[in-house]
Amino acid sequence: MKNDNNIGFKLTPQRLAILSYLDGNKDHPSAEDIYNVISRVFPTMSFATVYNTLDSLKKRGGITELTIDPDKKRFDPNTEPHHHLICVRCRRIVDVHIGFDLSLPALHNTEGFEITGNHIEFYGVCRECKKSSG
Amino acid sequence: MKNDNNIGFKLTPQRLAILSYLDGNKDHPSAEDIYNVISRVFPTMSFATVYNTLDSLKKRGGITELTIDPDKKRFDPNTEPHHHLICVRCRRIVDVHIGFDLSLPALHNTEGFEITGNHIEFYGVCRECKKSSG
DNA sequence: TATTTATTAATAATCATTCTAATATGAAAA
DNA sequence: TTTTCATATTAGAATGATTATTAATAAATA
Repeated sequence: MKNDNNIGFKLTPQRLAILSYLDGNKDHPSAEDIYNVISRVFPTMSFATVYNTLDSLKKRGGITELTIDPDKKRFDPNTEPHHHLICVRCRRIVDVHIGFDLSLPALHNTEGFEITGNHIEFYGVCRECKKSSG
Repeated sequence: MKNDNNIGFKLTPQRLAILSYLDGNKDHPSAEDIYNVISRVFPTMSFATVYNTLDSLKKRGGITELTIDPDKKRFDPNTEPHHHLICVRCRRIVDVHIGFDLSLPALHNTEGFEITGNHIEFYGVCRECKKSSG
């Protein structure tokens, strides 16, 4: 019997560590965040492994890549459709679990696009950043 | 009399070229797109000038920086609030000029964030990409 | 004109991400 | 058990976008 539960994804120790770090994580970590944490446990862990694993997970639908942070890609293990709120100062991201009606009027011109999904970015200032600047 | 109409922004030939390229542009160009076009007219134009000008315009509220493209920043000279639709294959971006009610229920937990704005990203496949892949 | 200020250009530096090549691992086959 | 084979990992180089630095230039002001 294979060690990947026949899902075409080998559960190596490094991957298990990344998966366990991501599981239930609500911080929307970057590749660097993940590397920093996991490399404490696996000091020889390489950045490439983090990116490779994230890429595999993304292709398998296990995580979502967020483009909301202008500086770097952020990853969300929660693949339920939901939206996000980002602090424009410190880049903290929190979930917004509210459904909105984002259907486009049938006659609206989308220039031939076939729409497959959507995502709302809310911008704001978080509690901590509000405190530290009046 | 200054040549910047007293707005603290010198209208140099390079800047005028960038401004005129951006004016009414609906392609949501990247810095590279802009550089490629303007440097034909100003062969000595540097990338730094493009970035500096975009940065000044952004700070002055003349353009909006979009984070919707995972690969690079895109710029939109239309600063009226609106949303966007991106082709997940070729990264073409088109405007969505529809207003949506994105108000959050008063009692919704935003973890102390003060919300200042929002933006909807619609994902899809454009006409050309649909054609070239069935 | 002299001085200051801002802008540009060239280039170096940085940072996130991707690629490459060599090695290692582990499951299946012999 | 050994071999095979596909896949994963590593280290480091390469890439690409962006930012920073600096010197030269041009414009504005005194």
